[in-house]
Amino acid sequence: MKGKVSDIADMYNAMYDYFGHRRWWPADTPFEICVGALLTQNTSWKNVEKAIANMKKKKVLSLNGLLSIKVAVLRELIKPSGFYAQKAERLKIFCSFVYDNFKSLENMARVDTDTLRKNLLDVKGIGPETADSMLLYAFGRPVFVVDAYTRRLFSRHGFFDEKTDYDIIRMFFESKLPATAGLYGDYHAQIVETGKMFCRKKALCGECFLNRKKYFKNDSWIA
DNA sequence: GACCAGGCACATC
DNA sequence: GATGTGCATGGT
Repeated sequence: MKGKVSDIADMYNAMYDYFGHRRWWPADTPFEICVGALLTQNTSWKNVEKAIANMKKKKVLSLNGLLSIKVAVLRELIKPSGFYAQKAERLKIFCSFVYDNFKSLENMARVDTDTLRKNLLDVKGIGPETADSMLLYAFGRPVFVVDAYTRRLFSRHGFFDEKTDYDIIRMFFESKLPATAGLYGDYHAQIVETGKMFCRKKALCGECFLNRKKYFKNDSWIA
């Protein structure tokens, strides 16, 4: 696990300079963020937007709405987001979890972060990235979200191996940054923007602005 | 037509 | 514990 404190800060500054503040997560309500977090699993956000638009059009994008809707109907609404049978079930399971344990998302928001994270990870269909996306963006908790782009981008720059354990990477960032949800949220957003543009699975990194000598030198980031 | 997208659960070794 | 596979639509 390589990298100085300033490395991580410089990475963020370089991306922020390039993209500006990203104002994530795009959604009207915390519940919509939770739904989006489930739908975007291994799926492009463009396709998720279509599914969300369908749910809004039918006025079912709420806890009670999704609790009431028939699974077969829900499947059709979220079809554009892919894996629709599986995701319809996961949405139903998530809503039941919220209702059975807290009655509402507002009540759920009163639970402390560690407990809430453990609870979410026990829900079928919610893994570490989905849980942390909800914690950070829907509940405003300072939890760093690690996704495929984070692994790819930072491993390609030598910070850690691409298949390093999720929580090790999460704690790597959390230990080097002030525990602020606003910063974590924008940092993750910057990573995704950079990833989409310059860090796709097979893409070479030659075009990436992060490779400019101004930022990168002798295998480590310069201040 | 191949490859990929803001993962996760489950089977198998 | 590591590795492989199914899930599925839509954009490049």
